[in-house]
Amino acid sequence: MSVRHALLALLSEGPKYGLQLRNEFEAKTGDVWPLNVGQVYTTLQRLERDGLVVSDGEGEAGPQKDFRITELGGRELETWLRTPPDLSAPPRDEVVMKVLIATSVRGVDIREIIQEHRRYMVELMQEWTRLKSHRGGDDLNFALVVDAELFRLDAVIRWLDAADGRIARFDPEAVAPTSDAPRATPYPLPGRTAVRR
Amino acid sequence: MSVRHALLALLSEGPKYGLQLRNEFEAKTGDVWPLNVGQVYTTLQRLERDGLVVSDGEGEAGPQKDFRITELGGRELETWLRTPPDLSAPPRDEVVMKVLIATSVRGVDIREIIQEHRRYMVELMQEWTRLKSHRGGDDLNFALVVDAELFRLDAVIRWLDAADGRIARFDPEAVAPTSDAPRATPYPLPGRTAVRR
DNA sequence: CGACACATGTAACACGTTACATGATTTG
DNA sequence: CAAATCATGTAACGTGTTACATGTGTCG
Repeated sequence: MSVRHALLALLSEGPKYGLQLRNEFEAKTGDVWPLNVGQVYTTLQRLERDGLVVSDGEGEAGPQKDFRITELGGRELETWLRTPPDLSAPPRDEVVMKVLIATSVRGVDIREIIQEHRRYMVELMQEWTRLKSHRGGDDLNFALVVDAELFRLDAVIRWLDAADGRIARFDPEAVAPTSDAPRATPYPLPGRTAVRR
Repeated sequence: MSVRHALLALLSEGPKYGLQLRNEFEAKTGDVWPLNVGQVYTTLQRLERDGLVVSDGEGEAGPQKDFRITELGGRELETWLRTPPDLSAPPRDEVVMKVLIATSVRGVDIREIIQEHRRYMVELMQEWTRLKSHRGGDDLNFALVVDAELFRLDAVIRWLDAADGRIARFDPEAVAPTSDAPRATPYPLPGRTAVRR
């Protein structure tokens, strides 16, 4: 339900056509979240069917087919922006799933799986951090998206550490006698900005 | 691609049937991640089609239709467990999307949206924390899933704060003259476990 | 028997992805 | 003109959701 409303938001600035929406979406997400065009068209069809959007007669002005947001669409957008994501069932995160599930697979050392994933997450954080320093902080949207990814990865790493600890405490026999990875994590985080108003 | 492999993992313990898989899945995720049965059956069909799983002749032992994991399935499972999630394009988080997108919707105060979502995330953390203290820490899987959710929510809150800061710095005019929410966050976190091996 | 649970399935839909087909417009 | 780019669309598939249909077995 995310792309749908993103398109509505873009259309709230004025009439636009399919490809334009794709391009502006990617621009607005710092070219970090790609969006395939096909989905734009099918989503626009559904939006039109639901009355949140209308298109010009298409026979009109040239090859491009402009869409306008309707009043209903505007209300829908407002509501969506203010509505927090659904709480009831938390998302099934893939890494979490792997750790939970790996505990019941014989022949697999969970702690090892955890450490492998941890290493990978640290690598990812480093890549994103590098990317961020390349493109300066002048691009607000890019910085925001990258920050989001960094915070997310940091949370995964912290969880992996906590999980490793819990599992060790729960089943002390399973403590792997190898390696001695330090838990103090040596990667840069998006500095906690002191905010004051 | 998560449920598919979770079922494989459960089947790696021995032959099981549809409903049983649903129940064991939910048990293994602390009854926090519900799984609808329909999906189990369709997923099993696809697994069988792909040769990762085989079913008994179905005419056999009573109403239940058992599935066994194949050798191919076993290899697939091993691979999946060790493969970190795809990096290329980070997931489109709904909250992040809302903040990015809200900046271009006239008549909407982004900072306000941010604060509303922040309040909600804090509430959610409190609810999960409460839940966690109800059911003791004796249930490992439950604790792990709840921890994951807590770390995730914490990351979202930190990002919202960072985003608020960035936006304020980027467009100082937009600083809302209202409220004075303290940034020091008064919610409990799953204690950072000292791990030593 | 009749109600309830267990158990298996199917249908319809939303959303997302990849890939392909088809025109129109621009430009070398 | 020919090739590249712009622009719109469709098809097929995977995954997930909700809802419904259909049996079978158990138990009051």
